[in-house]
Amino acid sequence: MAEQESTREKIKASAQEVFVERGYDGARMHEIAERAGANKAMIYYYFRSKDDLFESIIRETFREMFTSIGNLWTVPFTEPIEIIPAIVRVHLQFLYDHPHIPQMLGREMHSGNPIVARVIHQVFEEIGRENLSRFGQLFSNAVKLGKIRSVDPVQTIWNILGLNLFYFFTKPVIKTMWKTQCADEKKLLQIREQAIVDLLLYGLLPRQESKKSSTAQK
Amino acid sequence: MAEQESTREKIKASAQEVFVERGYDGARMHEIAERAGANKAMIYYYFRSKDDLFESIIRETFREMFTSIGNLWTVPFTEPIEIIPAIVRVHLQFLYDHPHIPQMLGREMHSGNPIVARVIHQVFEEIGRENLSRFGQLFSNAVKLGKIRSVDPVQTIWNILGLNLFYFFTKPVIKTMWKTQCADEKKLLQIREQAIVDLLLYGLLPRQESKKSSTAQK
DNA sequence: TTGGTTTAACTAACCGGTTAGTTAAATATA
DNA sequence: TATATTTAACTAACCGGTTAGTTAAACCAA
Repeated sequence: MAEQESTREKIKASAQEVFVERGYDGARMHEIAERAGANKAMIYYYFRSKDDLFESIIRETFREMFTSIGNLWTVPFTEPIEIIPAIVRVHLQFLYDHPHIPQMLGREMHSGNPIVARVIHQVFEEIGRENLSRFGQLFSNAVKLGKIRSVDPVQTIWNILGLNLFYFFTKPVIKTMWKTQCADEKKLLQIREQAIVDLLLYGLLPRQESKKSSTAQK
Repeated sequence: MAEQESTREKIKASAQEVFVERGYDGARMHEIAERAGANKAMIYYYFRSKDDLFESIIRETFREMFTSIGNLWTVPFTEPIEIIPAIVRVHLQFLYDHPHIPQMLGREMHSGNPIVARVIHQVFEEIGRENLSRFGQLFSNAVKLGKIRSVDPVQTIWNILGLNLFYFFTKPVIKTMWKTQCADEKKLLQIREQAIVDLLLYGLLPRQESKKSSTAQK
């Protein structure tokens, strides 16, 4: 009983590894089996086909992603100067803890694989849509109260996600271009976090306010 | 003579198409040949192997990308309120005109394919490094002159690129989530451009300045 | 307890089809 | 003729998926 459970889980784990590393087309069933320490036929014993296995992996990935994004908006939207840093921090930490997600998405997003398209749609309807409208509400309220400038909530979500995801989507290029700076990734991400929050709150143009922006750096 | 040139070019063109659509692993040599209206053996006549063909395609893609990013900083950095909208506009227009670039990058970036890693490094040394330090100079000057707040130039590049690239990297997901809004892509990108410029210049927090920010919307 | 039966988990060998890459001959061109 | 293109036919390796058969534990009747 413990053994049968573990073989299926081992296959799922190694399948995720291989699909992340090599993509759908590059993934080989015999490599998935090898890494799981199982016979190739066992994959077909637990999953019907390569497509079936891939679908279960990618569905889990999208569930993780939408859930994490949804969790960002569960905090009450009181003071933007506190909430926005919190959102950025939670999201960056999630991406750091689950590097396979941006990697998998970046790889399979443009593949045109109908499995990917279908799963995106299903999981969004299942989890994403609700979280999204919730954020729209919270954000519009903050605008009405004058806590933030009058901006489009959808575009603002895209802005936050774009700023956060950029490093993780382009990591291989970034690491080539700024080799020395990327040596200590944990520190790099701290700097990145500060820079993102600073831009989101204050923008680039100088401010004449009494409260000096504290997180600007050089 | 005209014919030999054209067959080689036809192969390169169709190879780009197929590599963009299907990725390195998904691309089939016979499909590349078919689309070029040539026999499969012609590919091996002009290019030694699949790797060789792929390398020449991806090298051209990275050259286009680095050149375009380099061109963003050639404008003299005078008034940020004029320059930053110009940078964003030129970059978004380039991405719109060359959709294969973010698509190809998104697909092959995390592949670990050693060809990709080597070409990134070579093309960056060839084109990218110089453009990069040039922007650092321009930007630091603007900070010294008090035209913009004291922010890190590298992080600011990442911010601008992240904001601009997000839509193009995540287009398939975005289109699923906001179906209706994405019907007219040209208009969507205009809204996106305004939102990016607005964030870069003014941030989210309210401003007490006399000059009201004009591009805020909704 | 004993010996037979069922069942889930597993394996080695195999199959049909596909793929990157080759070759040698034919054709066009100069 | 000599050289540059183009082609059909081919191969060796590979890949997703199947099959026939094994193992060992659980179950069950006498």
